[in-house]
Amino acid sequence: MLQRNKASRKSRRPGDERILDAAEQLFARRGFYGVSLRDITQEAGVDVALVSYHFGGKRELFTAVFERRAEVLNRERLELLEEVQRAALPGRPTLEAIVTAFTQPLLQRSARGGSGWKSYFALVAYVNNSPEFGPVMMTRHFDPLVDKFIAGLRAALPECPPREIYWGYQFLTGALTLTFAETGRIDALSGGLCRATDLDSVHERLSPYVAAGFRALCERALSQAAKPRARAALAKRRRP
Amino acid sequence: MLQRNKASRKSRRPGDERILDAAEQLFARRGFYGVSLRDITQEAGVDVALVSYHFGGKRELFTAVFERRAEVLNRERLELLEEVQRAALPGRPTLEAIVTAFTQPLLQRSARGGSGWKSYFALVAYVNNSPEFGPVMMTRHFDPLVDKFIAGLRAALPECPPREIYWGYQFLTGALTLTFAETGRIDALSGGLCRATDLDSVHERLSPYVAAGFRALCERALSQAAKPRARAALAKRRRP
DNA sequence: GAATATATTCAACATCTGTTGAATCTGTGT
DNA sequence: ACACAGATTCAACAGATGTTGAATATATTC
Repeated sequence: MLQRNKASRKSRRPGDERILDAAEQLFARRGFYGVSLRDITQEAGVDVALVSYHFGGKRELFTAVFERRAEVLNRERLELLEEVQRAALPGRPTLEAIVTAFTQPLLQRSARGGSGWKSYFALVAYVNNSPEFGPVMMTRHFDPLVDKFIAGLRAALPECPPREIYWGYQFLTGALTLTFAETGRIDALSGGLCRATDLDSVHERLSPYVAAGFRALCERALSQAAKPRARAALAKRRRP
Repeated sequence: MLQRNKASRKSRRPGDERILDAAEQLFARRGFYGVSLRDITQEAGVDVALVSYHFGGKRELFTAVFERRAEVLNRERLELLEEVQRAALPGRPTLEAIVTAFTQPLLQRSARGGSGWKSYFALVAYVNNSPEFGPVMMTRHFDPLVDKFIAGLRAALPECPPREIYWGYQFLTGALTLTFAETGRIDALSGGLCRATDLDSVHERLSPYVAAGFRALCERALSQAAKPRARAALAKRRRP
């Protein structure tokens, strides 16, 4: 065979990893259907057929990309959560501490983990908001960990009805994933005052924001619950 | 020609509107690239060529779908904002009132506006989180109105630095659009305690949540700003 | 160093994609 | 009834898509 054009290859990493890297970047930008296998393999400097060989097909490649970093993240976040809980003994960690343990590893890696991590979180934003992929993939890969965080949130707000915790958590992930998408819309809107890529600013602000939100939900629910009881008590007093 | 199969047509609406309806539904579910023109025209009971005839192409159809309801929404939301501001005269409306004016028309229509509106908001969720479409389409069609809401938020929190308002707004839209995506993940996570389709629950909770979040951001910024001044004052006292 | 297993490329496939131009249908005004 | 314009269908196109099987290169084992 003629001399292989090694310059066209992106690095000396094995082909399957180069495919994962390229797929991660492109899926994050244009979603599952917006990218062809030829786009991916061309970016990776590799033949199209390698995808089927290594992963079985496009769909399997997509989930492989999603899984690769999920496991790393879950380990790291679980450790951080447990550390926060240990450090607060014999008491309970604050709401802010738990929210920070949840978000900090993500924001940290997106900001300083390299371009692969940045793409990965944009992909998570895509998946989380997708009616097609969201329920299956997020649930499968993140819910075991999320359950532990929910438990931590409930412990930090013991008097709060669980329903409020779940809604508060959904609002949190919504805010977080839009941040990861880094669409740059806040840049235009604020006239350059805020930058979507400035994840340090997000890190400072997100946990106060959602901690205050959780407390407001909790108070609202308790005052709502108190009113009917007050009315019932009034009715009881009146009747006999 | 043989008898036309009228039963296959979805309604008596003209072809271009049937195409818009079908496209809305399918784009919302699978994004721009996940849907072919044949998917759309088959769902609409219409020939493929009609898309080019009426809209010019797939991309133009996509923006037509996006624009159709955006104008209706913007009018309605602007009226509501102005009404809220008028009702509060001679004072300022509360933070909660402004946030509600922002979210209520959306949640209201998504919950009770019919399946078209429901699809539309899922599409907005897709666009808002898309690095490709988000900056262009959201900015073009919604930013004039959003600027007015931002102004209202600033008036409701006069001592708050503008930067905090923009971040708070971004967290708000993130929470809101994930809600619109209705992926059903919260159903699984909460074991059925919360339902993604229960937008009344969201409506009750979202404005207390984000209003508390805005106030927390504001307080944080003010206390951050106070500290360096205190330190500077201390240093000045020490030096002479 | 031959044998063998793994990794990668090549060429081709059937199918699907968006778009286009000509043909046909449908309704409206005269 | 006719002409005419707008709406809709038909048929076909060139190119892209995911996948596959055979051929070749590279690495590992004996």
